[in-house]
Amino acid sequence: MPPIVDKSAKRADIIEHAAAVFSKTGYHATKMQDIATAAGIGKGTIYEYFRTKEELFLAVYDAWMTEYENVIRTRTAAAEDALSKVDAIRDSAVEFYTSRAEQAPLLLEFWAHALRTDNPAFLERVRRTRSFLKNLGASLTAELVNSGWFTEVDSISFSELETGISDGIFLSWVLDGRSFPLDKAYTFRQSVIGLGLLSNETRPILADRLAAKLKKGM
Amino acid sequence: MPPIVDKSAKRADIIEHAAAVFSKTGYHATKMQDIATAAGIGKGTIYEYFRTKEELFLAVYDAWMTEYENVIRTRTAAAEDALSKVDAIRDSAVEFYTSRAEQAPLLLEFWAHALRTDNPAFLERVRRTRSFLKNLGASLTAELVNSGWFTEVDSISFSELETGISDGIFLSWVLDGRSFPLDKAYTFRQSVIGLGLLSNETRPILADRLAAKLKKGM
Amino acid sequence: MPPIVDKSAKRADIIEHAAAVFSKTGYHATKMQDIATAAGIGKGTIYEYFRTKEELFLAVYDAWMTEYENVIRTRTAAAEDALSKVDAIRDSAVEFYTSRAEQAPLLLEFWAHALRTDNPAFLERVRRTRSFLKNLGASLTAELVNSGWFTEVDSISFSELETGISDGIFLSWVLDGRSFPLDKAYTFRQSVIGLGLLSNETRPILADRLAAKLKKGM
Amino acid sequence: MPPIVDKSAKRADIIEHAAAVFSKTGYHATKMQDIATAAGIGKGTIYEYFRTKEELFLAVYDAWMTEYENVIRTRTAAAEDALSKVDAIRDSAVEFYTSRAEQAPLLLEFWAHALRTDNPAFLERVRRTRSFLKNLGASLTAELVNSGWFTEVDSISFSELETGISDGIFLSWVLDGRSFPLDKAYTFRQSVIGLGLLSNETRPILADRLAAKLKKGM
DNA sequence: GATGAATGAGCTTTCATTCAT
DNA sequence: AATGAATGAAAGCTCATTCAT
Repeated sequence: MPPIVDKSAKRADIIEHAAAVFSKTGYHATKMQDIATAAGIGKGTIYEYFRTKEELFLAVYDAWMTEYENVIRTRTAAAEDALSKVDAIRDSAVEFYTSRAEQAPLLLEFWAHALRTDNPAFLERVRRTRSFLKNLGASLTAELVNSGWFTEVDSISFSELETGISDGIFLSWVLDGRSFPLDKAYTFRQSVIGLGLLSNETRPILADRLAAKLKKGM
Repeated sequence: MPPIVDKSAKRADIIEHAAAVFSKTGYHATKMQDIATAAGIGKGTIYEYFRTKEELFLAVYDAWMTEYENVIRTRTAAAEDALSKVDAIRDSAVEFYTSRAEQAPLLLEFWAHALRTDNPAFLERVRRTRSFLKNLGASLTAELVNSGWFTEVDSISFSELETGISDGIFLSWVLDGRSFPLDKAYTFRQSVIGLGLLSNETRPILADRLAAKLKKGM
Repeated sequence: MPPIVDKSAKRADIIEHAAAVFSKTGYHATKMQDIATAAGIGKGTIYEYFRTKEELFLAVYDAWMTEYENVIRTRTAAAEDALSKVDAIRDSAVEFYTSRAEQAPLLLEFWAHALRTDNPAFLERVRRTRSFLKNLGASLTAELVNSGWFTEVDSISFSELETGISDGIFLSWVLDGRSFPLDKAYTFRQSVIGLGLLSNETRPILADRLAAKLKKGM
Repeated sequence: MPPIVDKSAKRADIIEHAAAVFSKTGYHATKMQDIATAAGIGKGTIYEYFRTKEELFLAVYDAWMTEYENVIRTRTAAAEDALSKVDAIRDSAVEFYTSRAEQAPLLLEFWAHALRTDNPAFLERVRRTRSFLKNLGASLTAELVNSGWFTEVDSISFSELETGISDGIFLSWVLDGRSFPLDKAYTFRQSVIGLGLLSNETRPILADRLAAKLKKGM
C-alpha cells in the first residue's frame, strides 16, 4: 500500500471518482461499492472521508459549482468591460456544460434531491451559486444601463430572469438529448435579449447585426 | 352492492392519489403501500392497473401533461389572434404551475428519472409535450412575423428558446423557494423578449409600455 | 405455499424457533437469517411480525416468563396449604429451569441486555415477573407467620431475599456448568432457610428432619 | 523526555479506562476507539497490549476479580476468628459492589459472554473466583461447625449455597434498580441463614438478637 | 513502541413485487 | 377483481483488526 499523499488530496480523489460514477449511473443506482471500486479503495475508506452517501453527493456538487464559480470569477476579472464580462459568463457556462455533457443529468438529480432531503445544506449550496450569478448579473446589468448601452431595466429582476433562462436552455438541451449546439443557443438567446434591451442610442449600432442573427436562428 | 366503477375510472383514481403521495414524499421515498393506503385500496390492487411503480410514476406525469396540453389547446383555440394566443399560453402555464406549487419538485424528479431509466417511454413523454409546445410556439411566431408584429426571426429556434425559458423560470421559481410571483416573472420576461422582437413598424406602438415594465421589474 | 393458519399462531411459531436459535447461538451471534431458516420462512416475514430483532428477543423472554408464571399460578392454586404452595413454587422453578437447561444462558443475556438497552420494556418485563414472585412469596410468608409455622419475619424483605436466592442458585448452577443437581440445591436451601424461620413451637417438630438434610448436603 | 512507563503500568492503565468505558456503554456497544480516546492513546496501541477486544474484556474482569479476592484475603487474614472472617467477607462484598454500582451490569454481561464464547479462559476465570470463595466458605463453615457454633452441616454444599445466595442478592439488587440497600440485604440474609445454622448450644445466645433482625427486615 | 488510515466481512432492515385465496 | 402475507435481493453503514510508517 503506497503512502497516502494527504487527506485532502485523497478526499478530492474520491470526489472525482464519485462524480464519474454518479454521472454514469445516477445517484440512486450508484452503490458505495461502485465508487470504492472506481477509486481503487475499500468501501469503508469512503466513510473515513464522508459520513454518508448523501454527503458525498453534496461534495461532488459543491466541487463542480465551486469550480464553475471560479472559472467565471477568473474570466470576468480578465474581461475589460461589461459587455466582455457578459460574454465571458456566457462562454464559461457553455464550456462548463458542454465539457460535462455526460454529467449534466446529475445536476437535475441534485436539484431534485435538494428539494426533497431534510438536509438544508443542499438547497443552501444550490442557492449560493445562484446568488453569486444573480449578483454578478445584476451589477453588470446596472453597469450596462448606466453606461447607456441598455435601456433602463430593473437589474435585479433582469438578472433573476437571465439566471433562469440560462438554466432553462441547459435544461432543454439535456432533455432534448442535446439535439442543438449549446453555444449557438446561448448566442441566439443573447441576440434576442440584447435586442430587447438596447437603448435608443445604441440600438442603431447593433440592431442590424442582432437582427441578422435572429433570422438565422441557432 | 359494490360500487360500479369501470376500470379506467379506478385507474384514474389511483393516479390521482399517487400524484398526491409522490408530490408530498417524492418518488423514491414513496412506498407502494402509502399510495394504496391513500387510495383506500389494497397494495396488490395497484398492480392490477400498473405493472410497476415506475409505470405508475409515468402515468402520473402523463396525466399532468395531458391535462396541461388540453388546457393550452382549449385556451388557444378560444383566443382570437396570435398575440392573444401567446397570452393564453402564458396564463395557462402560470396557472398550471401555481396551482400545483407543492407538486412542482416532482416534475424535476420526473425529468431526472427520465434521463436515467432504461425505459424510453419516459423521455418520449417528456419530449411529446415539449414538441407540442415548440410547434405551437413556432407557428405563432411565424404568424407574428408574417403579420408584421415581429421582426424576422427563425421561428423554430425562437420557439425552442422560449420553451427553454419557460422551464427555466419555473426551475428558478422552484429552486429559489418560490420567492417571487410566477406570473410577474412570466410577464416581465414577455416584456423583455417582446421588446427584442418587435418590428420597426410595431416598435413605436408598444415600446414605451414595455420599457415601463422593464423599469418596474417583477 | 400452504395457507396460513392465523397470525398469532405464526407469531408464536416464530418465537419458538427464535428461542431455539437464540438459545443455541446467543443473541448477538444470531442472525435474523438463521431464525428465518430455522422457521422455514423468509427473512422478511419475520419483520411482518416483529419490528426489530430486539423486539423478537423481548417476545421470546416474554413467552418464557409468561409460561413460567402460569405454571406457578396453576400449581400454587392446586396446592392446599401454604407449605404445599411453597413446595409447588420450588418444584415449578426446578422443572422450568432444568427442562430449559440449554436455554438458561439466554436468560443471563436477557438480563444483561435489559440493563443496557434504551427500550424500557425490557426491564419492565423483567421486573414484572420478579414482582409477581415477590408478592406471592410475601403473602405465603405472612401466612406461615400467622399460622405459627414461622417466627415473626418481615415478609416483604424475606420474599425479596428468597427471590434473590432462587436466582442466585440458578446463576451458580449455570456458571458452574450445571455441576450439581438443581433440585437438590433448592431442597437443601429450603432446609437451611426453613430451619432458620421455624417458630419456637414448630421447631421441635421439624428440626431433626431438617438437620439431617443439612448434614447430608446436596 | 517521554514519560517512562513500563509495559505493565500502561497495560493496567488501558484496563482501567476500558473498565470505565465498558461499564458505561456495555461490552457490545463499546468501540475500541472509545477506549483509546478515553485512555488518551491511539487505537492501534491497544493491540500492542491485548490481542482482541475480547481479551481486553477478560483482562478487565480479571483485574476486578483479582482485586476482589485480594481484598477478601487481606481482610479475612486480619480477622481473628471464624465469625469475624465471615463478617469480613460480607463487608468486602458489600463494599466491592456498592463502590462499583455503575459497573455492576458489566458483571452480568461478562457472565453471559463467558457462557457463549469459545474461549474457555472466560469460564475458567469466573470459576476461579467462585472456587476461591467456595473453598474459603467451606473451611470457615467447617470451623464454625467444629467449634460448636453451627450445627452439623455439609460445609461444601453450604458454601456452594452461600456463594449462590451472594450472587443472587447482587443480581436482585442490580435488576431491581438498586432499590434496596445492599448492606442491609446482606445482613438480613446473614440473620436468616445464621438462625438456621446455630447449634443447640449457641442458639440461646444469639436467637433473640437474630429474631429481632428478622422482624425488622431490610 | 505508537499510530491511525485502510479495510471488508457482516448484518439489519426495507420494500417492490408476487400469487394463493 | 381484490387482497395482503410472504419474500429475498439489495445496500448503506459499522467497527474490529491490520500494518506501513
